[in-house]
Amino acid sequence: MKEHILIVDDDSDILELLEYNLSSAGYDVLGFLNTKYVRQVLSEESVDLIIMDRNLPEIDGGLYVEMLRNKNINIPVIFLSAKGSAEDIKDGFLKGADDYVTKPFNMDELLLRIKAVLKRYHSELSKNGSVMEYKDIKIDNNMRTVTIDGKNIEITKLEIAILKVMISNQGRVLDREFLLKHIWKDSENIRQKTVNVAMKRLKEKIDPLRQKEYIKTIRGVGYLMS
Amino acid sequence: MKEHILIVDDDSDILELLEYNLSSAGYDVLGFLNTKYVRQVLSEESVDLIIMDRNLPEIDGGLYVEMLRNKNINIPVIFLSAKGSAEDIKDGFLKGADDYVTKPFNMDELLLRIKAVLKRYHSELSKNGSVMEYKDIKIDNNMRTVTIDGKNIEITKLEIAILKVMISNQGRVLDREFLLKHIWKDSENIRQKTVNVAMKRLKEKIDPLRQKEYIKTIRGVGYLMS
DNA sequence: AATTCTAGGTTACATTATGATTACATAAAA
DNA sequence: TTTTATGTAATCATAATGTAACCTAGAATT
Repeated sequence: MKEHILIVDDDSDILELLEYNLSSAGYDVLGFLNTKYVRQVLSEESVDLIIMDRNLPEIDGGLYVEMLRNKNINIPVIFLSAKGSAEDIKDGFLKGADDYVTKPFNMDELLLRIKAVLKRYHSELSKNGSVMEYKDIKIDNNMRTVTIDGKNIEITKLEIAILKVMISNQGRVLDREFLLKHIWKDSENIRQKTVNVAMKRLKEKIDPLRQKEYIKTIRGVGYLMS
Repeated sequence: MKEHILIVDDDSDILELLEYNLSSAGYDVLGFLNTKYVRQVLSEESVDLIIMDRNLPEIDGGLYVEMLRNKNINIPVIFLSAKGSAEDIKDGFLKGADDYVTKPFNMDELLLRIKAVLKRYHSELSKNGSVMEYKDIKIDNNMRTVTIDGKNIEITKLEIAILKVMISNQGRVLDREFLLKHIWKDSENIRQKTVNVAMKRLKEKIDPLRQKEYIKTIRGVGYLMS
């Protein structure tokens, strides 16, 4: 799974350069020219690393990160700054940086530092990151939560597994044999009827009022998320 | 408590410079011109950080560190090198470096990087001076005390460790494998059931009346502090 | 349209898996 | 040593899941 890097830099040239290079290096990049939507994005996406310019017009990048740390957001941060004085670097580390790179920087070195920071901090958490969505259903694999229209719902392991398979095969009708094979691994010892019951239970949870019809039954074949 | 830094550099001028500056900065410095006695010192002294020149006459510093890592010596290492090519830096990180500084270096910056690496290394133990909070739970990392709603509670080392990990990962379900890896370091030799018992004991302490539900059990997955 | 047939829904119950609890053993600290 | 903390195993409690019996709706046949 791709790791997500959020970048904030008010210089659009540098931002583009970073976006291009980090994307090429296989990261999922979210670039911003200011901090306006950062909090929101952090709460919605599972971000693995933040690269932040320290000299932003509205707010000092260092202060912003300090604020994030106070809110118990401990995603690793690499500061990017034209200022290279010892005092600045020191301040950066104190504010919670994990590394500090001065402009102009060498892209290869930055990539290596990114790799090192990610390895150090995030190897376990980010292995299955990402958010899956279908209409107003959202599955956060990192937090292992499912929300529908923003509201959190209680859901079991099996139900999440079904939901994931349905979403990642949306548009295809999945027959019971397929579902047993992919969700219940030991399809041998389990009756096909079991799928019906499991589906009913899942439908009940994600759409108790029977209004959305997320999952449609295709008589004689199987189930479809269109 | 002074932290111990071991330095290996065959250039005696640089070695002296480092010894002088790091000592002034309050570290206990052990300088060597070659790797001859390093193994022995490591086994006798509690070294917190190694600063190693990559271009040593007898052996490549990178290879030496690789060897240490293979022997399960995981003391953080900062490489010092005249070589600054991307390829070299990459190789350094691959061999197990925690940071990489190219010569000629700025002493102030080096000091900051040392501080950062040490802080990372000791991060779990002492989040210097900081106070962690979650709802009405407050952990004072200096005093090693926990108060709930202002009232001091008796709590053990392990329980604090769990609480810290739960708080710094709030909003995310932590499975037993993760908890074992991060709290009990030698996850190999410990049963997953142990986590259940530890959690029960922690819950008992922080919420004896079962009213707050600070920590929620996610059946089939792990534990969540939301 | 009425009848039959069948797939799937629904419900109730059985089984299984997982976590909580307890008691005790062992390790660490005082 | 004594005391305290922590790990482990046995047992208990319950939520999650599987199964079977029955019900219903829609397609096929008449």
